[in-house]
Amino acid sequence: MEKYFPLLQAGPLFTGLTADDIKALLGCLAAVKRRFKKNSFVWTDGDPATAAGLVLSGAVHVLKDDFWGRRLILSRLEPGALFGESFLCAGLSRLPVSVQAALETDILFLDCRLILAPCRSVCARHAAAIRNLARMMAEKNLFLTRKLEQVSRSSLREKLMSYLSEQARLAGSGSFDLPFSRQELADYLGVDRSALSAALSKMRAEGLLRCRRGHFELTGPGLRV
Amino acid sequence: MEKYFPLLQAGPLFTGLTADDIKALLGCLAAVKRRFKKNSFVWTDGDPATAAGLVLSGAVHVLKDDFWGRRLILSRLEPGALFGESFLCAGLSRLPVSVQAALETDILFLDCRLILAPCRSVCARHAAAIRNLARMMAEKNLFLTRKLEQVSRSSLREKLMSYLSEQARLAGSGSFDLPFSRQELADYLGVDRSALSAALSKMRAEGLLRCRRGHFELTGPGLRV
DNA sequence: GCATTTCCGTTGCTTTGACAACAAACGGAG
DNA sequence: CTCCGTTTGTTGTCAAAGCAACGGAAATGC
Repeated sequence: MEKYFPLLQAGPLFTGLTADDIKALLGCLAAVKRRFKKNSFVWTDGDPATAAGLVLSGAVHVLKDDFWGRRLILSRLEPGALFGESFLCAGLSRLPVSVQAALETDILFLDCRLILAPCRSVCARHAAAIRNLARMMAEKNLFLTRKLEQVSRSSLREKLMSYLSEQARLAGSGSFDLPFSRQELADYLGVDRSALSAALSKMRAEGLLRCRRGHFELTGPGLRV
Repeated sequence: MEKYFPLLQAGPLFTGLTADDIKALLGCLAAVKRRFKKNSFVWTDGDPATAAGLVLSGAVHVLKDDFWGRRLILSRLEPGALFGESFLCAGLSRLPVSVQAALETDILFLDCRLILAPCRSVCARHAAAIRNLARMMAEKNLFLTRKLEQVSRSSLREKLMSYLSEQARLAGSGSFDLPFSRQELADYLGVDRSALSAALSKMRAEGLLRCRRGHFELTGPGLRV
């Protein structure tokens, strides 16, 4: 477990805490580590909500399937990210989403309700953890608000362009790799896969970008960083 | 100001606190009350982020316009609700949305960053307020997640039906009143107004519902509560 | 190195819904 | 009551995108 301490200290949940603090907190939060194979489910929609998960390595997709089998990927979480904390803090008894490992993934489960519980001891640590947790939820809120704007408004092409621009911005370059397959990207944007492929082809024909599999290079004006 | 204490105590931000606690906290949080006329803007997209707002009376719409003038209503907030806290807690310097008064509205502005700041005094009050704030952000997260699911996936008709079902569930009855005009409802669901009207007419013709202006009665199977 | 499976692009068909323009109904002010 | 601005419903057109089916390319497994 200790080998993850640098990651934890660098990650958003434990910033400002020493290794000793983290050790103590992990005990308080009933932390358990588990490994998941690629494509295995960490949670399934409807499972009882008993813990939040912190991604230690690999990546997961938070998703929801409807009963026609159409899949919506709400977000992809990389190491350091936390999931499920909102459901727990809001007092839900059952999870409203599924979580699937996109790669071989290590998850640290913690009962973050205990962060919010009135602290009986080690007040200073708890106080820092609470602030960190609140900030993480605030940032997740921002993410959801942005995605909601994108998804509710734009046509397929606009969704795609705003997503790609965002990725370029994050990568700091017009050349970057996506973590999604075409099908996953379509599920993430809430569009049809073949329509997505067609839109990409069209944009390629217009000289806006080059792409091959997961590698993209934005070349058009306005898409540059 | 005192006349609002019952509302504040009942609302989610100050639950579990006494009137004296609230009084002290309001001082700490640099609280200021302002009144807004119907349709006036509380905030405009791009304003500096300096405070969060608590709806005391009336209602507001959190919205975003794109430069074609298409409007997206992200949420409608009734008395007791808080807005802008996520932007503040996440450290944004400028607001990414506008907020408009849907009615004559009283807003209490507070700098909720001070809730998260390491408490120098009155620790017990701060601790309760932090927990309340965290829970509110968690619940807002849930709301955004649900709306994201609805909006990203469904056709206009599915969006409408899931929205109406939700409203019926909240009202505890198949008969309820919507706070939105048709145009506002269209902006909230991210669809065209005339297409929305057409969908309503079709559902009416199929006997799924009756509606007149803002009053709705769901009669179809599966839409009952 | 071959076979199988998954992934991706393409095409044609069909439905949906955005958009615009208009008409009817409503509500408030005078 | 009448006038007028606003809201809502209706219709028609057209582009966008969902859907299904297919074929080739790439990746994976044996």
